[in-house]
Amino acid sequence: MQHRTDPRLLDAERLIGERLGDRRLDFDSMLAVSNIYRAATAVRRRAEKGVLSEFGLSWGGFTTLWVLWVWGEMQSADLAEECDLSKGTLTGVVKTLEKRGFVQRTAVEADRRKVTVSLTDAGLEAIEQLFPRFNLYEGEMVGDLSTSEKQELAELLRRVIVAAGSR
Amino acid sequence: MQHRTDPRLLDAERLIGERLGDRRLDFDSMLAVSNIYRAATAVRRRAEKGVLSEFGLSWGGFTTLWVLWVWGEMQSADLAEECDLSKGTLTGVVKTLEKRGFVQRTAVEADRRKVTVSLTDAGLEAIEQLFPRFNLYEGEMVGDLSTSEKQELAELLRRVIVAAGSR
DNA sequence: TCGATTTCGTTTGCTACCAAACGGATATTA
DNA sequence: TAATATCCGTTTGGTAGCAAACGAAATCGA
Repeated sequence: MQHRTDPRLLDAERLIGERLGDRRLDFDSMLAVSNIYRAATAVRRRAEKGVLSEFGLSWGGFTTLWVLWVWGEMQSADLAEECDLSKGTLTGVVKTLEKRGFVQRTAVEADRRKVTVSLTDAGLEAIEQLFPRFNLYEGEMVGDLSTSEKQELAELLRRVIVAAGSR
Repeated sequence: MQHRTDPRLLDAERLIGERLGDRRLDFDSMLAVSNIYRAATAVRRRAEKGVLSEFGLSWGGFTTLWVLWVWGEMQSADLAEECDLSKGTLTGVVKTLEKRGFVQRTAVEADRRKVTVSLTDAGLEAIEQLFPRFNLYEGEMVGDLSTSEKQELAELLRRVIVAAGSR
């Protein structure tokens, strides 16, 4: 192992092996999956306590703003899909973002069941200020990895996403 | 790229690059971090809809049961730490597990502020039935990866966890 | 054209999650 | 030993998240 790591993590892993003894167990898969989850939690918490808290945004709120910035005004269902949220959850997130004045809803005349969501001026300003700082945080979170390791990590995860099936 | 992946994922990534144009942007870090989050979400959802739903357990509930199984009876604060949950959240999770009859609380005589949590017989039976099936699911979720790739993934994530700081 | 079906976003009811406030119990210190 | 501080788990108030039920609107069939 050519890089320093927190030795406590490996200790815990070894201990688990001892406790489970001779049970048949796919240890490699277990560690890969549980580390995905722990890493995601750590990364989300750090982002929410750091950059995002200054704008009163949750991870989901930031994602929504980001998607609207990149893709522009979107219909509600597409936005939920792109943010990887259920439509019910998106209603709540958009409601919160509306309260903060970052997004607005617009009824669609052609089909009055539909609603589009778009950034307000304040929302545009927020995401333009926020994104560079968020991207710096992202860099810190994977700062211990080389460029090729980051790419390798992203690629391995891409395959997990496909295997798990995002829906 | 020697493995098949969902081409839609890479398309979306390419699109983002186009939309952001010439903004300075750490693309590799962004993809690594966002894929960590998406993979965790996908993996959690699939587990909760599959194995865990049969026992009426959330991811957090399963984790708690698992930790109690491996470590045995624990004091509430240590359990929260080990499950990577705030103590307030743990109170709620344990409450739910109590309702299901899987765990029990015990007051500590020596220090009456403290409470220990342990598996009931039903809880022991549940986790012993559940774990092998959960482990199979874990295997499926990373089934597209070779053993050394799983280990590589776990190791890269371990370094992210340390860099992000789990608290 | 009008009843049935489908398709929207929202609402509802639930669990999960956090930070911060709380209140009881233990430690500390004057 | 009495006042103070600290340490526990719980509660509170908020957002987030899902599935399923819902109501309004559009579409389809006959």
